[in-house]
Amino acid sequence: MSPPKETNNKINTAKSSDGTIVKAGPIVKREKVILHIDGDAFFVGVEIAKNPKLRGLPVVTGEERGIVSALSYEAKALGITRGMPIFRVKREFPKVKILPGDYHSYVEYSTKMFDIVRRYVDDVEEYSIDECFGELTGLDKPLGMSYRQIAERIKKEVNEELDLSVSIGLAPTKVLAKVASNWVKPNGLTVIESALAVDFLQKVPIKKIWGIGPRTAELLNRKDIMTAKDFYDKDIAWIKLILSKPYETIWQELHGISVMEIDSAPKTVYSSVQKTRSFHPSTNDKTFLWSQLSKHIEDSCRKARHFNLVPRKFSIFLKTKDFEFVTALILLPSPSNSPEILLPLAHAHFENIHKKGVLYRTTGVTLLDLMADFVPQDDLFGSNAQASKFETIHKQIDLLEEKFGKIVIYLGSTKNAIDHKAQDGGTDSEDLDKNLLFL
DNA sequence: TCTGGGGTCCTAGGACCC
DNA sequence: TCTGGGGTCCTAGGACCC
Repeated sequence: MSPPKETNNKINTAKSSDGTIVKAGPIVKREKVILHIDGDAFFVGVEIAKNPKLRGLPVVTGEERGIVSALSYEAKALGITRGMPIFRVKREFPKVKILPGDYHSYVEYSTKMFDIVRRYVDDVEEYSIDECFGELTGLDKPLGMSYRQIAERIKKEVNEELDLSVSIGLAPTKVLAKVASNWVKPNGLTVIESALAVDFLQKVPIKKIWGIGPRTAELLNRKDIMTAKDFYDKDIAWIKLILSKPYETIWQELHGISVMEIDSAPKTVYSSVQKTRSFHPSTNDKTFLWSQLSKHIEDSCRKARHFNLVPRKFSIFLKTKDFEFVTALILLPSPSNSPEILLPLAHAHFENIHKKGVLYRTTGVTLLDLMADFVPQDDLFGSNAQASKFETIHKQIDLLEEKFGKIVIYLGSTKNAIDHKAQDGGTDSEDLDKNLLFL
């Protein structure tokens, strides 16, 4: 192994591709180089790539959910924000183009974007649909490019091949790389050296740092910590005293000490799986609420089966009109991802938590303590025999559904929820009637 | 009778992310 | 901005044990 390379301390400036001047000092050899790439208004970006006529217009997505999920920069300029109700957009901004989300396309573009990054980088962590981290450390030599050049190439290829705009950050840690990719947006490329990190952090409000949410920001503000630099300037002992472990990690990362690993393993292990649905107006209709829960149980079990996971327990919850949670935790006698096993257990608890006269706005189911599926003991006389019969049936149905590319069979208790969906302009419920399985 | 110190496991709930 | 649908991790505190 060669010793760490001496670095000269000359600092030069360079122009990023969008013309912004960014300080680019020497990158110290022993430090990591982490890339963070972030799609600019990603969902809307994909819509524009699909239909270039939309370029330059105020566009939002989220029509089917009733709130804005993504918005173009033109829409933002009008004063529209994420989460704004669609009816308000229609009323106050009649010229804005409102689109339903097209999740399949988003996944497709997301995959293509990550594949471009992987042309250059082996260790890529797909952090969310529109963001990933890449470990560039040491790739400059074999690729024959500077780190900045690698980032520029990736950006150019995403721009040209996918017609998508992205912002990129390069820094010695993940947290700093997030600061960097956010620094110039859209279409930015920013490098943060640890020696220069303070210059950036001075201009970043503490609440903008990844991992510091509104609660903690407020607490810190009360202690006169307003910017990321204020936080940086505290000593670690103080952080430990006031806050919990994740914040020590953030402090170290801001100081250029990389403690968060890049996790490039594809996501196949979940510790929980959740399905929820809100509706308006809020309702007390028991049949309706139960059918919603029934559907959530079916859908969450389907997802668990897809990843070969079984829960040891699960919870059902109702959220009231006033955003109060009522939940019931249910332990399974033996782990199972067959809805027929969960449903009767859930029903008893549902009867308990559902109160007369209370209006509910959301239903939800979470499968918890997921573990890798195992073949149940061959106990022919006990409940396991029945459970494994259900598992066999579901495996067949899952295969069928994969073949048809859609959900074809539902349990009878879910019927009401399906009908309701059909009314919203979804699938034809008469088609589904044939496929209901009654127990 | 009165009482210590330490460990593990579990749960609820808070806080955060996109 | 009266608020969608997924997730993760951490901590405090109780139960139980020696």
